[in-house]
Amino acid sequence: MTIREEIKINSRIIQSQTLQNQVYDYLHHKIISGAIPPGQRIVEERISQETGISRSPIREAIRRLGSEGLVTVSPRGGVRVYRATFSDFKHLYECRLSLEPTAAYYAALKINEKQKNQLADLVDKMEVSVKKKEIDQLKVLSSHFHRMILEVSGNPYLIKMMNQLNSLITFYRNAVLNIPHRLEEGAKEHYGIWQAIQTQDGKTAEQLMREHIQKDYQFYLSEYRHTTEKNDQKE
Amino acid sequence: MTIREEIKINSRIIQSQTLQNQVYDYLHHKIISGAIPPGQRIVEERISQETGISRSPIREAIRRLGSEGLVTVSPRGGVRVYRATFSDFKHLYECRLSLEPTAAYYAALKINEKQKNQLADLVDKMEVSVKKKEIDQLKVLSSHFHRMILEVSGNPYLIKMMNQLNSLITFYRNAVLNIPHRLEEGAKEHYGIWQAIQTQDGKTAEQLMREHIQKDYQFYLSEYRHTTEKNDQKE
DNA sequence: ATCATTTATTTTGTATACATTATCTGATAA
DNA sequence: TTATCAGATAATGTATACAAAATAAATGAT
Repeated sequence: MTIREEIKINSRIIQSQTLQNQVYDYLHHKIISGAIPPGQRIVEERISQETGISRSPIREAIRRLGSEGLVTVSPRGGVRVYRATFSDFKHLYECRLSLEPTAAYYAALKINEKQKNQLADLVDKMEVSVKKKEIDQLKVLSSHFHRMILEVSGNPYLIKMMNQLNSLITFYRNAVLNIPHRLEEGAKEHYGIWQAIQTQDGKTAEQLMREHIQKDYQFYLSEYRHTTEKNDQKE
Repeated sequence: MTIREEIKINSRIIQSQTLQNQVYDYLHHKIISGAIPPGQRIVEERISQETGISRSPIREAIRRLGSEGLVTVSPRGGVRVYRATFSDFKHLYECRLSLEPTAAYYAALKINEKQKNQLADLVDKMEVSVKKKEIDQLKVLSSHFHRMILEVSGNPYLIKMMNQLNSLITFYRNAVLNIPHRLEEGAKEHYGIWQAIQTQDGKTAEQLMREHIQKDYQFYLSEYRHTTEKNDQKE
């Protein structure tokens, strides 16, 4: 089941993307989704056979993943899917705790009318999802909410860095975001953040976002402790 | 003048680094130092001839540079050295303004005795440099001071992100960091930050660092306005 | 002379080949 | 049995070859 077929199809729609980019997306998705578990080795030749693409584009894609930290590459020892330790987890959240409140701050200052409407829509939908107990939907909307605030901040570097962080955090996040109780609680906090942004009160938006993430962090922390470290180090 | 010679020599010392990494360092340095100016195109074949290394390692190195934003690569249109617009400059500083105060905060919380001594040494040296008007030395020490705080924060992700930001900012920074007046002023601010960290007063360290960077930012801003946009778009 | 169109030339993207290094396997000795 | 070493196997790093695309040059028409 090579991805060559899809490529041929897509190439007519998306104006012939390079194979390298497609392999990048392919691997990125497989890693983020957990299809290739943390710690597992990635061997070029196998990806090559799997996709029907030669090693050159594959290597380049892997280097980029390495540069973003999704994969750890040792000089001649192959490459493995990134696995966050408990320490990493804390450090990643320290970064998030720095960047996202900043994004909320600038979002509040820079938001325009169109964006205000979009955010309002999103908040409405979240409210509906909470009432209807549509957990999956709420999960999607929540991460959408965060992403939109980043966008509204208008800072491409902030966006890029947060995207990378989120990729690294994802593993743990997925597990916890599904917990209905926390999701609903989070939705309420989102509402407060939204109000601050809507009224262009940057400092409040920043502070509320900080508290929101801090609570998430606490939640994940307690979850993490329950989770025993697995060792699928090999393979 | 290939770098192959150096490679041979280094390989005996640094345990045979990969050529890819060496090309990466080579290009990184050339870009940061301004030897390859912003906007200039980088063609693989020329780097290949220049270094005596084949295109494969060169491409991989370039992809990594692209991933870090030091170089912009368009799908089939070649790659150019990153050039920050005025807008980019502001965005980069927004990020710095988010991350470095955070680093100072954690540095104050986590610093140990040995690190306290190292920082104290550094501050002493800066004081001497100010008195002796050794501008170049002061410049080196200043950036060393910032880097050490990052290190002390103990957060590898923070460090990595700031490294990348600094690379992108460097172009402009170099120009302004040399202004004696601002450098001396900055040294005083460093002193305040150091005191806060020394006494493990995280919040103060964070706030002082924020103000310090803000002042730098204001300074660069006024400098930037004087600088006319050059258009070395071609070549 | 200017513009458009066709032809060379350059440059990128991808595939493949080969050399070096790492890893695994199994046999032999303690 | 355990440890160690030699040989075999697999995987990475690098070089090279070729095709497709982009760019530059040149030709011709108006």
